[in-house]
Amino acid sequence: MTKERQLRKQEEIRSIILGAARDIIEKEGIKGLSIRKITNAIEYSPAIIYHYFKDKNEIIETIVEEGYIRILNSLTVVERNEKQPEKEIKEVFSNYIKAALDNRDEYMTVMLNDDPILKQRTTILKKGISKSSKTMALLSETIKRGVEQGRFSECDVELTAQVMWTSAFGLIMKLMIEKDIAEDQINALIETHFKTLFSGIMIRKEEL
Amino acid sequence: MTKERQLRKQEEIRSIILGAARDIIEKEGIKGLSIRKITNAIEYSPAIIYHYFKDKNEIIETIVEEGYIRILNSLTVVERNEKQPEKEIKEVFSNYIKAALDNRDEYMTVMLNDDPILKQRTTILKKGISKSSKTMALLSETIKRGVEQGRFSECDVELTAQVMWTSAFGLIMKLMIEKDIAEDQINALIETHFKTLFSGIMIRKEEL
DNA sequence: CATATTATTAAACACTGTTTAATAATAGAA
DNA sequence: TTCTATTATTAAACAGTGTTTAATAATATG
Repeated sequence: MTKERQLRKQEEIRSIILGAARDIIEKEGIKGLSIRKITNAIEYSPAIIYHYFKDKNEIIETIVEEGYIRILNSLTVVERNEKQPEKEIKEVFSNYIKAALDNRDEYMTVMLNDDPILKQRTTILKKGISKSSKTMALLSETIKRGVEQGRFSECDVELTAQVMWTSAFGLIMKLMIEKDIAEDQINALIETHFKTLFSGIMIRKEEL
Repeated sequence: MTKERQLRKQEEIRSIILGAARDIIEKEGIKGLSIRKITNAIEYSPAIIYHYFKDKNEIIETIVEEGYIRILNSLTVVERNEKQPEKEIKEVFSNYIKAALDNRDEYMTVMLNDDPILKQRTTILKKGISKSSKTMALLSETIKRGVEQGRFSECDVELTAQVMWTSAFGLIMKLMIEKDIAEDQINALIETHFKTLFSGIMIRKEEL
């Protein structure tokens, strides 16, 4: 057997393990995943896992990273809207929010697990930070454009961009907690959220 | 021994168990809590727990509820600010956010644990929903007042109130994730967040 | 064919939460 | 006080968890 074929065989079993793990996570969530459940499903002994993975965390990390990358990939450049830059911004967030909702477990794990798993997942986090900061820069630019063309009021663009992120994060969390929301309802919530966010409620801004 | 004294004795041991549990949670987080850690600390056998509590969840629920109530208690009526209702709103949120940050574990558990623990914690959730909806009503009223006095622009007050909550939730989560932030920095972030939220960025609102 | 490498597992270890049945301690009644 | 009934406490086990060790089976390479 050639070395390559051997490596392919190894990769195959690795992906069989990951496949079983994905199935379990889909049905029972990340917390429902256990080494013995995986090995029962693939009819191997529990110890086999440690021949293909360092530990259980490596399995979870791998799967979480896949989902997180799907989310990051949603952060693509959207069609430029010269007249209504706010539509551009809303579309970027809308894509991101939907991708996050499609990968709940993974998003939650990346975002708020400070426990065993994500201590040294620097790789995945770096990717996230890199992509997010690029998106943030793009967002700032769009806001700046809006200000320059007199459509947006004068503001600290970086700060405004950050508040938008924070606020969108809250919306994502809210939508994730209240599960079983219909697609069109999600769209409506995103719509009104950003509408309110853009418009603000103050009339005399100079007083703030 | 009178029946009362007996009950007092029981309550005493219950609170000793809870005290030990609190210590462990403070040091190692809720996930670090274990029955055997508790019973080692109080020098009892593991089985004793089940004489004073239904199960481990009841202990966690009790402690989480304590913290959550502290957060809910922060939702008190603030001094009315007739001229600047936005200051009133910001103060309400500011209190709430700080209370949430002071009770991280509890807040996180109540908010985003759909797993074993919070399935039947209807009691605690009802309290939360009741208090939150009262606060929400108050918030709506304040916004309405602002609109009527011409300080805030015309808007769907309930919707605006909801967006504010969502957005504040995002801010809380952000602040919780990025731990080790100084008190004054937190204040600054709250300040700018609500400033941006109030002002919005659109100039021609009628176009939205 | 023999050897070296790799794959796989049985068994154990140290943890979890929880239950059962037995025992120790104490309360109230005679 | 003594006896009984109640309560408090525990030892031991069960069924889980992740992980490690050492032995074995399978395969590749010389």
